[in-house]
Amino acid sequence: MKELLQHLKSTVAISDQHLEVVSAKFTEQHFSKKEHLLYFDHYAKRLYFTAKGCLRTYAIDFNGVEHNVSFAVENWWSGDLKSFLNKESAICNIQALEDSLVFSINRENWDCLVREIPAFVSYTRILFRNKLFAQQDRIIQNLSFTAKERYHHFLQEYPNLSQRIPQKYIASYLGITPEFLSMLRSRMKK
Amino acid sequence: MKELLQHLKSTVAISDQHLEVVSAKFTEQHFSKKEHLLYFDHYAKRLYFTAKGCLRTYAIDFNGVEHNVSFAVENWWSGDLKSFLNKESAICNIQALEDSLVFSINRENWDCLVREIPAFVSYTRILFRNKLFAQQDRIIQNLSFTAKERYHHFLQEYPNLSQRIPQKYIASYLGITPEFLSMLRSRMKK
DNA sequence: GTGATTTCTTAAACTACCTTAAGTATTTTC
DNA sequence: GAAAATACTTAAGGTAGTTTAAGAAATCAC
Repeated sequence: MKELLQHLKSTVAISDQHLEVVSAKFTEQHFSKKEHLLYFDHYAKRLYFTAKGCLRTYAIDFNGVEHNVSFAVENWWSGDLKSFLNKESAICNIQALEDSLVFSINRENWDCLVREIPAFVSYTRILFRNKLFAQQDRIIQNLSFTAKERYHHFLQEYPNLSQRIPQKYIASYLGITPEFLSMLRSRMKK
Repeated sequence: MKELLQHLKSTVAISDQHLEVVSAKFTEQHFSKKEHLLYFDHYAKRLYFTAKGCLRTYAIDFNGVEHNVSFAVENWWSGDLKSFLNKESAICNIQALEDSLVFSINRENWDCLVREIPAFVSYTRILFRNKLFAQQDRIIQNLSFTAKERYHHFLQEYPNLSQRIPQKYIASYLGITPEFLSMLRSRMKK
């Protein structure tokens, strides 16, 4: 569990005792490549912290087309927050893109930490805020930029991700077809 | 200030004494149509609660094109959160689309309420969370839907907004040109 | 209330991106 | 290590949405 505790410590001030309490509330889970952690329309019973590996979160539209919403490599969180916090059915699916080690927490334990560990509340507030800011940026970028510009921006912002993730998922994240991304890339080389 | 206090009361449980404390920290401001509340690149010194009127929040891209990020009518908040909370320079502009009455708060008073009024913290947490959920939905919609579908969804979700806001701003919010929105509308009638 | 400004509409030419399809490269499976 | 499945590329034809431009309608300013 050291990756998660390390991430907590690097984000907020927290005592070793409290770290132990946190640690006890999480479950270590292994997922094989292509395995699903969450299915659309089910309840999101857990949130996931990726210690090793890579996850993708995606939605499926009315035509059955998948749209990648986000990726999570080491030290990133995944989960359908709205489903988890409001106990609604999920709009997203989560799938492992590599064999992955994650630490997950259920709602009961989450509420317990929120009640008992002020530093955990601070931690989640920072996480949620950063997510809010990142989403705001992404909305503005989607309105402002062409596909080519969005791809360049993605490469700059997540240089390591583009090595690990199949191109077709990156295309989906950018809102374009894999064929068009492939063409953009071949045009970039010239 | 009754609109703001009413909104607080309808969102969280809060005592009348605490409501008075909150009330004292906000400033009533009037803005004329077309007046700016915040300019890009300045610090967002205040957040704004719209009591009467309508505001738009927009970003300007490298080509000088404006992109509407959000609208705020009665009982909605506006502000560049990242700039306000992190004391960075703003990436958004905010402008009144009608003569508007807003209640605004600066960072100092905000911090004071966060320190002293637990119900205010709950209130802001709910606001931020709802914003997070709404942004997530919007990102998925932008990936999944065509312009026509996004327009229909906008009409359904904000039926009153479409009456008040010039079409060109709605087009910008949807990520299309006003000319194309006009064409979509004329095709819809047939 | 009239002129000036802004917003909306229409339409033709254009471009970014999609669809389909077929071929190649890569990875997975046993 | 060969067969099968998956991922990537290329290219032709198609469509959604843009650009430009001009006119009509609505709103603003005095």
